[in-house]
Amino acid sequence: MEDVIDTTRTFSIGELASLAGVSVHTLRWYEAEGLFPRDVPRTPGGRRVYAHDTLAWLALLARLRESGAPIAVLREYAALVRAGSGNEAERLALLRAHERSLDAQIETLIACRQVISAKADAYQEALLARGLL
Amino acid sequence: MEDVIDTTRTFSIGELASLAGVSVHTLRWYEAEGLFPRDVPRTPGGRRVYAHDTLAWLALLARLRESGAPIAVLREYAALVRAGSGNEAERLALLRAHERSLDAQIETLIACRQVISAKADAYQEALLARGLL
DNA sequence: GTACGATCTAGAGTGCACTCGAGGTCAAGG
DNA sequence: CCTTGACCTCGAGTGCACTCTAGATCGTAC
Repeated sequence: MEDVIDTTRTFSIGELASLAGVSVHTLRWYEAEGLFPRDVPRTPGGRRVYAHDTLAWLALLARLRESGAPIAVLREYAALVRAGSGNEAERLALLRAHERSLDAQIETLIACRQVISAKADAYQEALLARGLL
Repeated sequence: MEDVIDTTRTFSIGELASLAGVSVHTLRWYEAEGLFPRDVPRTPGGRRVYAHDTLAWLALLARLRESGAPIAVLREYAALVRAGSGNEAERLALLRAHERSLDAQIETLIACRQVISAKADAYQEALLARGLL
């Protein structure tokens, strides 16, 4: 088995968009918002050329977004990575803070689930009792 | 111990807002959006008078909102309740559907948490190894 | 050399869920 | 009475995160 991942492979914006599951508009907008850890290089003609690892970066951003991190937090994290090594403690703090926010969200959802399930259970039992289910 | 809840108690919009933890603007807007299960009665002077159980209704709406239900779903549920008894099966279906959405959200968040924790752990170990923590 | 699909920029538009403001009315205290 | 604070309606404004448009350019394939 050899390494099947070609780390020198680059992507056009269209390829990256379809691989990452976002629109090309979104990629350009993310760039304008400072969400990339380094400047996106261009061809002589001006087209964007994305490095292979951009895909992993976008996957991380997607996880952060999915879990409720606002764009400002992504920007902050990108800025830390862009600034280079030496700020790992800050990156860690940011990630841990989001981890705690995630824990809070999960607890909230579990509490909501309990209330809603209880309500549903009540309807279900009433329907069963009346032979309507 | 006697019943300490006065179910005949009514609320002004300001009272209800502070008890329910929303703004008076939001209560009026919810009403305009059809999120109440019955028309809100008014004083001769035109002020809204909320029944005691409106508080419980708002608590349920809050849980639905917190767990990502769009206003359209709240409106749909309110419409079913407004329509009176006979559609309990539909109410049940709506609640169960939201319950499933909630389960999906919780799973998504748990997956995100894993990715973010792993990333944080990597930073933490690197910092520890360099004696910076 | 030309067709055509992907890409470029700048900026406007969208959807959601509020949130606020203007201008006026109501009602309890003094 | 009169003041004052809570309330009324209607409509405009806000913040977020995209999403789309217009009009131009690039680059590969005939």
